[in-house]
Amino acid sequence: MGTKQVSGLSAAEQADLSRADSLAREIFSDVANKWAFLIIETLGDGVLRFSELRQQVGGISHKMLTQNLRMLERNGLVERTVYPTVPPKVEYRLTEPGQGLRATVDTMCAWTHKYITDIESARQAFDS
Amino acid sequence: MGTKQVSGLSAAEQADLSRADSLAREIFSDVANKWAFLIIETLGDGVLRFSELRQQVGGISHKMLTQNLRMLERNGLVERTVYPTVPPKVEYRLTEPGQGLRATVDTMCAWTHKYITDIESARQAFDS
DNA sequence: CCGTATCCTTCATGATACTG
DNA sequence: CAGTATCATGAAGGATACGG
Repeated sequence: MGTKQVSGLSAAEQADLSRADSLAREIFSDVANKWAFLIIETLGDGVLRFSELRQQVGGISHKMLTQNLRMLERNGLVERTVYPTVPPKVEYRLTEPGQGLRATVDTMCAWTHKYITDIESARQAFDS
Repeated sequence: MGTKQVSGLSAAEQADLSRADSLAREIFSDVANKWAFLIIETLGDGVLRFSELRQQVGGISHKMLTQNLRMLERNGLVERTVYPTVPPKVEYRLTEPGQGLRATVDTMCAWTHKYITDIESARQAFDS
């Protein structure tokens, strides 16, 4: 994903590359954040209501959850279903692209688990 | 990584779990951010100086790069080598845990590539 | 129950300048 | 060249209240 020059391509192809690259960067900016990852991990392959999600993610404010869900919905990673009942009921689930990203988040969780003690000692060493 | 209760464990084990959990969350907060990912991806399996890194990441300020490198170093993901020459020369490379995380970032890059058109059209649909 | 809007506070970020 | 410190500004985030 660097902005390196690639030879053997026409100017138009170069332009396409950098357009795709800047879009990719935008997606990174959106998605590569703590709350998005935690939401995706929490949703898993299940279906959760707003309040359930908020409770299970833990430590996220009403506002942050709304913002991140809108962002994920906008990128087509989360599907939002509204039941026009009283009181309202809204369900969230991952779409197929969302599930794809979930696989990535899963590998990061596994990575965390694998290296958590290394990281902890690296921190202690650094902080002294 | 949720904060769910797990039965069949002693209080001490529960405490260990939640300690590990909160540490894992801290690591997530540190590492799951745009700049960290871009830096890790840019470093790859190579060795780069501060200024090279800054140039190749692109669009990152001096300060942000320093901050993120310190954070990554603190977590033991990046190794920093200082050559006491004049002018100074500092090289950065990924450690083994850092390489492990790089694998995750790579899968995210692949994911972005795979779904980039879906995401783009989802956005256009949403924004109208 | 869920979403949005508002206000207010805190933090993150960029620009700049200075040091080793 | 690389790092740190300072300052100023804008954005992020929390609390609250109201509307559908």
